[in-house]
Amino acid sequence: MVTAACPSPARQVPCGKCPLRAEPSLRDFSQDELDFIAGFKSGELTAEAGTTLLMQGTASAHLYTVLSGWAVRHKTLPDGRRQILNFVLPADFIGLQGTVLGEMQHSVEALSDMVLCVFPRERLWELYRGHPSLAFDLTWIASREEQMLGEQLVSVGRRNALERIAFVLLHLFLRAEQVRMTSENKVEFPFTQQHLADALGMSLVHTNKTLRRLMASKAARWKNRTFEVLDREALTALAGYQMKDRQPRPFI
Amino acid sequence: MVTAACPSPARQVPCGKCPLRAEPSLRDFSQDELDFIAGFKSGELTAEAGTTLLMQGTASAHLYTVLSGWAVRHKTLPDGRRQILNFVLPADFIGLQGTVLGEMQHSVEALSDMVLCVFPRERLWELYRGHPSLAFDLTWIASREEQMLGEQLVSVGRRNALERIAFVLLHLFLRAEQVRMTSENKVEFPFTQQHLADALGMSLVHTNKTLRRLMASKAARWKNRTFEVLDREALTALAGYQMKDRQPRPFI
DNA sequence: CGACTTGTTGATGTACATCAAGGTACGTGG
DNA sequence: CCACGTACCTTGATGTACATCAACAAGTCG
Repeated sequence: MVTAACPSPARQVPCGKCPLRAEPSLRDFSQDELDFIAGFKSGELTAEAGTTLLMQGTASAHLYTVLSGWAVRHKTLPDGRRQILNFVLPADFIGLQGTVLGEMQHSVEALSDMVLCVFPRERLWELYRGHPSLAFDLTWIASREEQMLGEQLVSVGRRNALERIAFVLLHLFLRAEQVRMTSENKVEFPFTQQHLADALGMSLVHTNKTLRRLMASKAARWKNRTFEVLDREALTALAGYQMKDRQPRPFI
Repeated sequence: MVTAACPSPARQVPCGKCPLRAEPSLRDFSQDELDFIAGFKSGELTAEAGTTLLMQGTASAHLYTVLSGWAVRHKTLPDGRRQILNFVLPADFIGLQGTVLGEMQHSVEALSDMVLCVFPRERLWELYRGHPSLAFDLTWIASREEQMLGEQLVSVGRRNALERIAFVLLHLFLRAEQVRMTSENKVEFPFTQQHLADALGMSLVHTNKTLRRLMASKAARWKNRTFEVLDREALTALAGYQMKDRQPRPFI
């Protein structure tokens, strides 16, 4: 399932040429920061769709930055009920939450094949000690994650089914757009209606019916894994509004 | 509503004698950290119940640590629907989220009279540059906040009304216990059923009915603002389980 | 060998009956 | 007056059941 990438440096992307660096939505690093990150990085990880990268209740020795692919962060109750907290896209950082209790309170599962950048958690301290700007970025990242959860909590707590669906779909589309995974207002979503249902706190059946209602509005289309925004204003209106994300944002 | 405390140092608690320092659930500071914090602190703020300390959509020049009193962090939709994200207790840090977009994405409102420690946001950078241990604490705090939101999201998304109510009430009780606001398994909650409803994503009427069912189970009692845990195991069982919090935890 | 059936599986679509939660209304009590 | 309590009816969401559809593997036949 999980395969460590070929250790030969030739196969690994050097941080200086990291594809994410080209993203205009992500902040630039100084040479000094870049040198540190290059030394901090311990390798790359290739994971197949379906792999559990981090498991609720366990400690992980690693932190990851997503280079490519999609994942979900989710929590499972003892009786099996499941809630997706958020989706994970390229440039997102995962594993930080394990710092709080020493173990993860949620799982992270790959939705598609992924490539991740691996950092050893035990050297996190060096980052804080030597690179306050990166330390600040980590706080920023944790805080952004909190904001997304807050927005999701409002959805699940106070919005009806149609608003919720419109909101997440638009939200995911905009996030994908930021890392240039869209073209012609289309993205390929590697997840199913069941995932959407688990993210929205709804049943599969009701998700399907509501999705059908959304399609009927002609604001968007979702067929064969491809999501297309047909009328961005209409979709934003159905969603109520939409979060903005500051650009450029840090990513480590 | 908001009154800056008397600027005379005699009226302000010196950080070395901060009442929170005595809490065994909070981590100890080194003398060096303490000196920095004492210099970082710009004053104290006394706020009456009902005061809006931070307002969704605005930037705040200050960060706060709660010395005493209760507050809520909440978001309001354009049409007035409201969702409480979390409750704020002594030793909690607020305002950090404003870093992400430059402005707060939620409001913070005092539920009781409060005393807060004030820090100037513009000097936050000095903390990161000179005190990595405190920088780490801030990331930790942001991450803990995220965890609490995640837990709440599971509640609202996947638990039924009775479980939700049992979960928050027990959760708040345990948090209060950690900062010694309880005695004989009782706490004084300064909020109403409407607050609970807004936190749980439920209507007031349904909250009331469910609360009544919870009381009927004899696991807990809530009358005249006083909440009492009668059977902790039973309450934990109704809640499904309960989050743990690492002790000692940082607080700044 | 290739083309065609068949069976399987996972995702999606739809029709009920049922139920948990919402909304309105109108009590009480401090 | 505001918080709480409760009755009544309505509705949005659930659960079960079953149909459809595409992808895929195995086997069959020309």
